[in-house]
Amino acid sequence: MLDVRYLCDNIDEVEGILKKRGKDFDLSKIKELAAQRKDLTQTYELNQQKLNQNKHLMAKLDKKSEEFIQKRDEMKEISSTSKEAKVKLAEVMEQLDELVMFLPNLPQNDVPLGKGEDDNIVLRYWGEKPILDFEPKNHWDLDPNQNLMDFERGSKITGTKFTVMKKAAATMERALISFMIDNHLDSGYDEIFPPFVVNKEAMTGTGQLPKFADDAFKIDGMEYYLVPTAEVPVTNLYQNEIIPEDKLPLKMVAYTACFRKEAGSAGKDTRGLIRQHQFNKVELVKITKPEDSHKEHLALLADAESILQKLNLHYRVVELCTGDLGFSASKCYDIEVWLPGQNKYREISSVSNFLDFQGRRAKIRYKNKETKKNIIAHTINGSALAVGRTLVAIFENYQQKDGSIVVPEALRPYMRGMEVIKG
RNA sequence: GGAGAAUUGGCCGAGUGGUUUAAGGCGACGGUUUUGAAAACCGUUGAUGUAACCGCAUCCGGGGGUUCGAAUCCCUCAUUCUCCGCCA
Repeated sequence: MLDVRYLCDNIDEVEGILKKRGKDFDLSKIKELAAQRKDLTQTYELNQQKLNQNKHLMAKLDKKSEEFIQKRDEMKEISSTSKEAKVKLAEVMEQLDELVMFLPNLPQNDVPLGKGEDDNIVLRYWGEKPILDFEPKNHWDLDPNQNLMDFERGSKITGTKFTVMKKAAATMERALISFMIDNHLDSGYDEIFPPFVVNKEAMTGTGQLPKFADDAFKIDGMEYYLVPTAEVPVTNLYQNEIIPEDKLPLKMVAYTACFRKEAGSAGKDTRGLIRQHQFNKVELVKITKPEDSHKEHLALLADAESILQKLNLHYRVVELCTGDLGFSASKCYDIEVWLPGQNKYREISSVSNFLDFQGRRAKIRYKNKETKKNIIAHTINGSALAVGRTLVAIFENYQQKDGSIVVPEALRPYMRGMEVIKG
C-alpha cells in the first residue's frame, strides 16, 4: 500500500501519477479521514496521559479516603472520553485502510505512458525463430489423441481448464521444474517449498486481497486460499519481521502449483494449455534494501531469461506501460516466448519491482546497521518460468514434420535421457 | 478429534489488580584497564506512531471485555509442547 502520510502531504502529485494508469482516483475522502485521524489520536493520547499520571497518584492513596473517591469519579469521565476517541479512531482507521488498500502502486517515473498492452515497449529480442519447412502446429494439434495432454479427462474429473498431463508430457512438466530450480540454485537462490494454501493476511500482504478476491480460489468455510502464485507464501515468510541488514538481499526460489479463477478472461485461450485454472510455476522472490532494488530487479530478469536461453527458445523482453502495469507493481518486464504454432509471442514470465508497496502492507522491514532505524524492505519477484507455457513453447518450437517433438538437450538429463517424444 | 500445560524484549527469565512507568541474567555494542587479548569494572542495548528537540502515547501470542487503573481477572481465537485416538 501507499504511505498514507506521504499521500496526504502530496495529494495532487499522487493523484497525477495514479492517473497515468488510465483511471481517475479521487483522494479527497482519504485526506478528510487522515485529518480526522490526527485529531482523534491527539484527543486519545492526551486523555491517556492524564489517566497514566493519576494512576500512580491513586495507587498511593487510601482507598477509603474522600480524596480517592473524588479522584476516581474524575477519572471515570476522562476514561470514557478516551475510550470514545479510541472507538472513533478505530472506525476512521478502518475506513482509511479500506480506501488506501484499493489504491494501486505508483508507476516509476521512467515507465512508458500508455493505455494497455499495445503501448508496451519491446526492449530486445534474443535468439531467432526456428526455421520449419512445414506448417507448424498448435501444441494441442501435435497431440490429437490426447495421449500427452488430456483435456477431456481433466474436465471430467475436475472441470474446464484443468488438464491431465500424461507420459512424456508429465515427465517434462516435472523435469522442467527441477531444471529451473537447479539453475536458480546455481545463481544463489535458496530453495523454498511452501504450503499451497495461505491465509487472508498473506494474500493481503502481497496485494491479492482485498481487491482481487474474485480471482482466488477460497476454501469453503475458512479464511484460506489456494495460492495464485508462490509470490504469496514466499514473500510473506518475512511478514511482520525485521530482517538483519547483512542478510539482504534475500533470494528465494520456489515451485508451487498456482490456482486462478481467471475471472474476466472468459472466452480467451479456450483451447490448449495457455490459460488454466491450475498451472505450475517456478517463482523467484527477492527482498532487498531500497537502494539495491533496481539492480536486483534487472538481475532477476536476467536469471529468468537464462532458462529460455538454455532451452534455446526465441523470446523478446517487453516493458509494460503505465496502463498495463499490475496493481502492486511499480515497474514490470514481461518475457514473451515465440510460439510458432500460434504465430505470436506469448507471456511466459512477468518480472516486477514492487518497491515498498508490498513491504509496507506485509510489514517486512530491515534494521539499518548505522542508524538503527527500521526501514521497509523492497520486494521483487518474477516467474522463472511458467512451466506449462514453457512446455508449450518446447512442443511448438521443437516440433518435427512427422509430429514428434525433440527434447532440448539441456533437459534430457532430467528426462531419463529421452531425446524425442512421439505422441 | 479428545485431555492437559504453555506463550513476557535478540535469547533466557521474574512478575497473580496500583512504586513494574516490565526486575534480573545472557548475548551484542561502547568505554576503562592491558604490549595485545581474556577477565574484571562502568555504560548503552525492543517495536510502532507523533514531534524540530525534550517528550508523549501504544505494544507482555491476536482480538474483545471487566475496572478509575490489567502482563496480572474474564471471554474468545491462534500457535507450541505432552499424552490419547486416527492416519500417508
